[in-house]
Amino acid sequence: MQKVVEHVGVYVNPGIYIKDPESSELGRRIISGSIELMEEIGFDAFTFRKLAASAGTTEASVYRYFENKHKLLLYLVAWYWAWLEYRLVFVTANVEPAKERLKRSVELLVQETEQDGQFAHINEIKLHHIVVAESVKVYLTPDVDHENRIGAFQRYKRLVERISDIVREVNPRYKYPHMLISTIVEGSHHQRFFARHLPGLTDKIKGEDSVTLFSVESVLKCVCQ
Amino acid sequence: MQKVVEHVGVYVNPGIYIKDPESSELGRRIISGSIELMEEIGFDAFTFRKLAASAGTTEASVYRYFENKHKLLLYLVAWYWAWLEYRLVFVTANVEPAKERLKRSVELLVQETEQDGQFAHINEIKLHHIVVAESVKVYLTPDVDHENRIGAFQRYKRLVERISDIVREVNPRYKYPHMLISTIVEGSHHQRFFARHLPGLTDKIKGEDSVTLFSVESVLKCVCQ
Amino acid sequence: MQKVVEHVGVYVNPGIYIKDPESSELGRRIISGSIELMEEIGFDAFTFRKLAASAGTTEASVYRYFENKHKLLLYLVAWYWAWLEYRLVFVTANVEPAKERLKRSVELLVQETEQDGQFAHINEIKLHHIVVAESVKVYLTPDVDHENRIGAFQRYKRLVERISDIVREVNPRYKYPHMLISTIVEGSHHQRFFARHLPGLTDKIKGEDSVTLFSVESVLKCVCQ
Amino acid sequence: MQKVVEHVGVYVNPGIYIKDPESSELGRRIISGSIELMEEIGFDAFTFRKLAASAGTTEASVYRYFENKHKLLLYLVAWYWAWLEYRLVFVTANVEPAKERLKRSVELLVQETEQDGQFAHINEIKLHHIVVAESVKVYLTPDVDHENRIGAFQRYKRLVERISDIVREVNPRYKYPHMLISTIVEGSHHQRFFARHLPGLTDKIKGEDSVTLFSVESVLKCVCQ
DNA sequence: GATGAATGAGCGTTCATTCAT
DNA sequence: AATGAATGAACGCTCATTCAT
Repeated sequence: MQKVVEHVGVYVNPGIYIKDPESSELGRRIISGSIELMEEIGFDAFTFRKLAASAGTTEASVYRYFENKHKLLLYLVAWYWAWLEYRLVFVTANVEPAKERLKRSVELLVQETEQDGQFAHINEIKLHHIVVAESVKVYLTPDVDHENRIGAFQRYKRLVERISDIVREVNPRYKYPHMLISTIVEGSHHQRFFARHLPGLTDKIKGEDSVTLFSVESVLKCVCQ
Repeated sequence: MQKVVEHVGVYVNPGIYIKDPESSELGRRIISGSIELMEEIGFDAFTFRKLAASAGTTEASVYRYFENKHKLLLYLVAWYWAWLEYRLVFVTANVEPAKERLKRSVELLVQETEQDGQFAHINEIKLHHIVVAESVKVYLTPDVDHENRIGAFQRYKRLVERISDIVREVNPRYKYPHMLISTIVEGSHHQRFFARHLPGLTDKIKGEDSVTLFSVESVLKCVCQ
Repeated sequence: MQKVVEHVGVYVNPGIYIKDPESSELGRRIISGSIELMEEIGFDAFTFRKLAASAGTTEASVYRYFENKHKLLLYLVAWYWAWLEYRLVFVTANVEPAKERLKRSVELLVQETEQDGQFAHINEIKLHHIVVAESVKVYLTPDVDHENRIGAFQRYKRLVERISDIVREVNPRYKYPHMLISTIVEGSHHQRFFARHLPGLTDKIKGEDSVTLFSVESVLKCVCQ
Repeated sequence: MQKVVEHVGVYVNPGIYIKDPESSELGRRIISGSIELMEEIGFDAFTFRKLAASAGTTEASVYRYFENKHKLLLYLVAWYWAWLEYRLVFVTANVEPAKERLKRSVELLVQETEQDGQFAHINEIKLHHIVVAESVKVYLTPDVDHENRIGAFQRYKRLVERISDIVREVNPRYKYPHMLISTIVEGSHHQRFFARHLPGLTDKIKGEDSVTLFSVESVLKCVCQ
């Protein structure tokens, strides 16, 4: 059992970074500084110069850890997927039937993020904001194909795969499990963003969370015909 | 009848540009040049300097039309929504019942784009690629709220509103029409992109288009319970 | 008598402008707009683009009147000297003895400026601010010598000359009349500026104006030994 | 005694620069290059690009030392005041009576500048030309008040203060010591400039220096009634 | 004579990155 | 391993100016 958990431990593909930021005090400061700063000013205005200033280090030192700011975003997002998968494994462990596991998985994807005390240098709530607002920029790039080849999106794909497996267990004849799950993920990001900034593109219902289209019932309806 | 069509003519909110690019030969060259260049190198690498070179003009002249490259992307995307709405009106005019109108609307949102001979300086296929790959960058910005206030997303919101009206006609009790339509729009972009670059996040079925999750039948199933 | 007055009429050397701004409604609007704008943002930030916008015309039209913004400043300052000389002639006409004429002259140079109703398109108070803050920029230039040759500083030099004549009448043996008068002029500008912005460089005495060093008595003391 | 000298060492307020140009070889090259170039082409035509070229470095490197060209001029002028004060302290040390100290101070303010071998990277003669022709631009700016607050004119004010103290020692009842000294300073600049470029505004007497109005005798006459 | 459109040139700034310590 | 200093390259933008109408 422990092995499985370890297997999904919250770590990211080594190809993304030059030196593992978890391996040093400075590295962790770079990560927590990045989350603070990027959440505040957005990815486009974010630069290594500003990061260095806010993390109390130098540009040159940041370059020891990440090749460029894109790779750093890649890292943050990958960490987020790894963390989600990690929680997914716990939340679905030993749960039967598959329908219940699917229910819990979808809830996890769609729910508001809460602070997780385990990772002192990471503010998960701000990280979630970054994921909502910036994660698409991670693949909407001329270099997607290359970055895909070096495993940059592995954690995202594995998470989708894992839940797709549950979908197929619930209904082996359902034809679009990956499409469904990735749509839930991306869709819930968009709808959260719309609810906050472009309410005309969503439906805000008093007392309901902003991503109800992707509620468990709706999803089960899709999967089970 | 003519009036309605005029009302949805393919024009964009004047707040987006400084000088209407449709109003001059150079303006149209800037637009067609932008589409060519941005499709090729992506929005992030796109600069006014490169645009000027490729459109055979100068940066200063481009600045007569658009304040910055973000506003120019805003224009392209708004033009696309205006064009979609324009076609929507034609395709649904005089069609009954509402279910059939909804069917045609969803098909329009989801289908592959074809060249439209009416607008000589616009390559709609390349423009669609830009919309798929870059349109989210138009609102995933620290300035969304401000740009929303100046009407930058008006055309998108109006298109969603128009189809939501049809949804409500089909089923007045359906609670999430806007969310459904904006999810179809954004989701079909993502799935198209995934199909091309990250197939692990979608389900490619031989002979089917890549956005079948949003097929007419699925959508009708959602709307009609 | 009338002739003398005409001779010192408030006009500036034609070499400074391309087309006389007094000769047209637009020309006068350019002048009054310049005074407003330059007083507000300062000469360095002042551009023909901003002037055109604020005067409701175009850059190209401004170029019909002035070669560049430096020539325009030259014009404003020359107009100011012409206006001062004009008033000097009136204030000293038929006054005896020379000592009294000198007294009145110095008072004119040093006193606070008041609005003069005669020139509708010119706000003399704001123009005086411009002269205080910007007039030295008119000659502290690599092109002084050239501009001097085309008569750009004629009005200033003539004013100084005219008062120097009075000084020499008072005391024919006084060796530095021009130096004295130009020092009074420039010095009163500086002291006015210091009183407002750098009080540590001047002596602000309650109830006295800020340029008392150049008071009539001090000056007479200099001239009469 | 040594302490006093140290106290007036030739250094400028750190708020003016980003990195102290005296602290590196490149910094000193930037200063000497600035003096050469600015003396030649004037402050207005002076740009960081041209400076970088002439100093054999890059614009980016210059920006490590100074925020902009205005701050660089501020530095040069402040350095000049610091240097003057430094020499003033030497020239007046242990001199009695106060009248003699005032005499020597005024001579220092007014005399032609000579090369000082102590500061290898600074050509004091050219720097003096810059001070004569450009120093007023340092405060004739919309930002005077702000720059005054950050201490940009501290060195100038302190020099004036120091000599004003001597004036008051000579005659405690004299009311305008600061005004007198700042007028001598600015006036001698102007008269030097006029003598070279606008002789009609000064009095050039064979064998006399161009700033005789501010000669020791004249000044003493002012101070001692 | 006045205006609208277009342009050539260059400035100020910042970024990403490298080198030496 | 981390840092400080320096740099090459480019971007965004504006200015002064000209041309055609």
